[in-house]
Amino acid sequence: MTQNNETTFRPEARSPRGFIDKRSGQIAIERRLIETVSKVYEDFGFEALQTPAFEYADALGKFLPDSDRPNVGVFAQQDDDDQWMALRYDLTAPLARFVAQNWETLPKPFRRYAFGPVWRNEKPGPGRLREFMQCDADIIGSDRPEADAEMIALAVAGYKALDVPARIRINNRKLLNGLLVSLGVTDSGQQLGVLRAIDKMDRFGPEGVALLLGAGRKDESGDYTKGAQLPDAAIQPVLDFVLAGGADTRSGVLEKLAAVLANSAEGQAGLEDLARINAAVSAMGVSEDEAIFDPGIVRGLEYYTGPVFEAEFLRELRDDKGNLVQMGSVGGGGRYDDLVARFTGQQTPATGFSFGVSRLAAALSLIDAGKRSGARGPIVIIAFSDSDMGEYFGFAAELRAAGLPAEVYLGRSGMKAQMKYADRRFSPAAVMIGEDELKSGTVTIKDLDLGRDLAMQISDNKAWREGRPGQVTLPRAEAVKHLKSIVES
RNA sequence: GCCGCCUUAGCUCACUUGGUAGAGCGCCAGAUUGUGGCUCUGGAGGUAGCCGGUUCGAAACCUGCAGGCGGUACCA
Repeated sequence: MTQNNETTFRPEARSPRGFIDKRSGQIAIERRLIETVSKVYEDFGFEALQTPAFEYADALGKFLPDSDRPNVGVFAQQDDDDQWMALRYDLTAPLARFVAQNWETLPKPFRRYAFGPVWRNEKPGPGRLREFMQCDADIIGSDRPEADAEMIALAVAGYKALDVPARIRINNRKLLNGLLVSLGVTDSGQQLGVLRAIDKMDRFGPEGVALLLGAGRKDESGDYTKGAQLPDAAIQPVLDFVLAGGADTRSGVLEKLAAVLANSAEGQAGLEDLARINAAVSAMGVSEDEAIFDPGIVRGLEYYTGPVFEAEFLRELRDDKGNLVQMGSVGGGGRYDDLVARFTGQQTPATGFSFGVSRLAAALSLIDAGKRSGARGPIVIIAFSDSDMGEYFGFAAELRAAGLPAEVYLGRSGMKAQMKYADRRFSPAAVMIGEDELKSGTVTIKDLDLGRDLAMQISDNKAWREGRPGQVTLPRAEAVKHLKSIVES
């Protein structure tokens, strides 16, 4: 065998970029997020729906099956009948497909929530993966602004239930459209450019955005971004509008914007939506701190048609090196009245909100980085001798029957390594049933948590070992009860 | 996609004009015949990202590729 070393293929053990392994701590956080948010969704009357990971590519939207590069943006492959199918990139497109397919039989308006992984084939970065988790709620078939208001109240309730400090920023596409029309910007390409420029306010500030609205901007890497080519006279009004949010109340912002949009019908309609959203949201008990109007929020271009929402994480985050982490939004949504029409030809009003579960989990684990997460190991039963394995398994079964997670050590190492193993699993206790215990009908139980605490006060190894911190030997009949008290403490 | 920087042990990083590699942490074992922490001792672990070139000789210099990081574009 040693001869073949040169010819034996050894793959490098690595995961594809943008895909990560999650261990118990991370999984526990995500699970808690999903369960909590799902409960809130159900409280608001949303029913659960699961759709498959794959959809036919044409159902997903702009990525057409006959496109030259079917894998741009999505992960696509050809089925054995040559049809292109692709992994879903969000939960909304599959919902639109489902609704179009089952419209006749659905209760309308249709409210559903869904959670699961989605995949995007694009450049990964910090806080930006190619496989991540979303948890969405949507209402299909209601054009009332109150439906949007409910999505906002839902988001607020969700973050509250999670105990995550967050604030929802709300805008309306109609406002921006109205402003642009009143400024004489009617070319759709130019409008798009303006929206993109506005979207970068938090990164580049007013000066950078002004450049992008006008001729263009050159960044530190030397890359040049062409601007929206707005005339100078139009740039300032756009900036003023975008910055009108400020630290005002919701109705205060609306008043401010009313003056600017006085001569735009679409703008007025947008303000009316927001006024009704404000009334409904206030009735549901959403405070001025929890949800604010911010004319600078843009989000998915060519997708949202009315109100849009974005959830910002309100706490400063630092990585393990102490650097400030740019979190981006931890959730968002809005109204998308054109999505179902792609399938049916019928305009179908729709609005929704999506929790960015993976991002939230990442944020929370940064906060909790110092302390150990909740993933405890099982009670570990030390394996002394091959001939007594039956005793160990018998006791493990007893513990499991009492509702205590337990396992028998299955390696072949000695006692010391076994204790180390239990420590590393973050186990609450180790159980010893050796010759002595068997002879006397007892069980020795070591409280590992107590030992962890005591270890800080003991510097002498002899004292540490002989003191046997947290360790007791008691009759077997009392063992389960004692272990239960350790686990529950 | 575009621009820049980077790639040496599991991790974080050294090796001051090219002479074929080290530390800390971690891991394993012993001191401690049945006991996790601390301390001490010992050990394992590297084709220096990959391919090619320059050279008597390359981890170091040069091409290319791949991967990572940062910025930028796109982002349903």
